[in-house]
Amino acid sequence: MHISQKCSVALHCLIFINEYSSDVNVTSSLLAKSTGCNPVIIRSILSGLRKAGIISTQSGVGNAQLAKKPEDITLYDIYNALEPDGLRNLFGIHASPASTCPVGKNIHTVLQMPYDIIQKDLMASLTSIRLDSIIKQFHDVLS
Amino acid sequence: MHISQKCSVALHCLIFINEYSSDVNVTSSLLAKSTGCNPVIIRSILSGLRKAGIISTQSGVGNAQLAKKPEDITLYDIYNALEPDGLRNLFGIHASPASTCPVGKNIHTVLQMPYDIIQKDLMASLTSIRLDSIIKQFHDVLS
DNA sequence: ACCTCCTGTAAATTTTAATATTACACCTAT
DNA sequence: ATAGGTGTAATATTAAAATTTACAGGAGGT
Repeated sequence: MHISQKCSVALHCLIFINEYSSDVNVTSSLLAKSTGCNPVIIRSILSGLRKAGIISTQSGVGNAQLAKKPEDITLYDIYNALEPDGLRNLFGIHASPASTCPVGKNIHTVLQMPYDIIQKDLMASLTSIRLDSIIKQFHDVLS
Repeated sequence: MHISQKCSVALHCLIFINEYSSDVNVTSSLLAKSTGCNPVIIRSILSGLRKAGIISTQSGVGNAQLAKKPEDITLYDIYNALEPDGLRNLFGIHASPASTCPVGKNIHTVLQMPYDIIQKDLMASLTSIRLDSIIKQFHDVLS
């Protein structure tokens, strides 16, 4: 099990943008170098963040900027921008249980209750973390 | 992102065992039919559950039984039996950020704080759900 | 003692999802 | 016009999950 690394790369990009976008033109190839990922991956991540209103970019120019204050950006916002309804499919479920068995017939319905709870809790947990605290952590580590 | 379907299959098996093990000899091929999975998958799941002390099985016979009361089995116990330190690697992290960049150099350390929090919260959430409530849910759906 | 059905694993294969690459039309500043 | 960038689709590569095949051994019936 794993959550794709998009989220980590996005946080990397957001920290980078927050730190340096006032000094240099932040482009996807610059972020690609810093993260070690492919520029196309970066562009698709930036595209998701842009559509979610988290950053702004200038077509043909680059110049990525935060579109919100770091304290108004939650980890959930970021995660959701990259994997819409990723939480809905948190747990894999076996697709073809026997419909002739009482358990098999109802397992999907039964699992919904516990999985909904987990999903809701995880969403709250992700929402509780904001970009500003991660940026603060970055400054702490630097010094 | 996804958590492998092992967890769902395990819950299916545990409900099945709880309901029917007093009446029939629950074997891996019976569970394979009910879940729609391969018997080998079932055996590897049962093997994990057995090592975690959640069920007992008889080599060469089958006869899977719950080894604990359903109220003493949490979803975390089950998850952990199947994917030891799955939570530790919840989030994928890009492997080769540029060490020449202040962000790239420290990103792993910085991400540890938020990811630890999420992991801890998720663990608590998984622990809060016990097998008895899922079995109750099954009975509710049946009637 | 032997046969049958089962377990428990290992190893190889298939399938599926994630990541990377290639390609290209279009934007913008110089 | 051109150089360097974006945005996105399509394809390939890689890595992980799930299945299948294979086989040595346990337990119980006859």
